[in-house]
Amino acid sequence: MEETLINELVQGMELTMQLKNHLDPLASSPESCDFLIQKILSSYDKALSMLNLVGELHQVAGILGPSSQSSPGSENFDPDLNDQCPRDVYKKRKTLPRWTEQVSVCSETGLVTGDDGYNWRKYGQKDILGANFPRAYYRCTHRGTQGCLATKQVQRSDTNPLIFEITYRGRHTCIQTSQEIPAFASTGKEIPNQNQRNFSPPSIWSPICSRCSCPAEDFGYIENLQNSDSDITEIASAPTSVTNSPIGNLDFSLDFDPNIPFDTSEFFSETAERFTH
DNA sequence: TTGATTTGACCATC
DNA sequence: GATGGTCAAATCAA
Repeated sequence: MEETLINELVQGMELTMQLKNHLDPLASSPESCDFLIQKILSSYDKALSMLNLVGELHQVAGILGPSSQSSPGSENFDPDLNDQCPRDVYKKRKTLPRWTEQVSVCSETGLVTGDDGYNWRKYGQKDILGANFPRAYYRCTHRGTQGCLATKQVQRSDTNPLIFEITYRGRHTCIQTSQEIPAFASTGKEIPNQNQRNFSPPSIWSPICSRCSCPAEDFGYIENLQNSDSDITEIASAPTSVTNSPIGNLDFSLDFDPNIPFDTSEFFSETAERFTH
């Protein structure tokens, strides 16, 4: 089992290296890149399945983009979605992958340290039984135009008001444009290939707060801790991306230098090392 | 005017 | 029946 797992990860690395060579537009076609991407994702899906972590790892899948075909949670755009009755939506949504991550707030600046690079639209808020703070509901902005079913719930932690628990449901099937990922644009630095289908920014960079060393500053985004309602609204629509992704015993927090193009093989390599330790 | 948010009501699930 | 999740009309903001 372990050997097979390592083989899958090693294969993923090799395929990534091939993909890296194919990224030269003069040397390869988009079709061959897509093919390699699918093979890479398939390889990692198999590996993750072996670890029974797939459901919890979709935040990592978010880094890779939601285009995996073999992932148990992958949903392709359904052209009939807009015609289906609400009851069908409920049934379908029940099967969507679901995972939770926690986002902290800088205690000194009130800056938010996390977002996923996607655009969300709030569609509801409810008081939850036994919870001190209301839960806000968001769906992908592109639900209407691209049929993206991704949703998320944001709720301030009862035990630690500086922590927000964000529960994601479904993976993005939409294509986010560069204008909707201001994290990259605001840096004025190199932007990863946005022509890539379902591109999402790597949630692994860490601008550091100069006041308390939390990875919050440089976000241009302030939340008001005195108003729990607006907290939830703003934290979910914060335009930049810093995410530590604790997955079981694995922590996928990596440093990202925006001056250097995102190196997927390096990321996979480190991932493989963590699995084999 | 247009897009986003709020909020009460409705529906599905347990 | 209670609760959570979603809808959609009303409202707000740019």
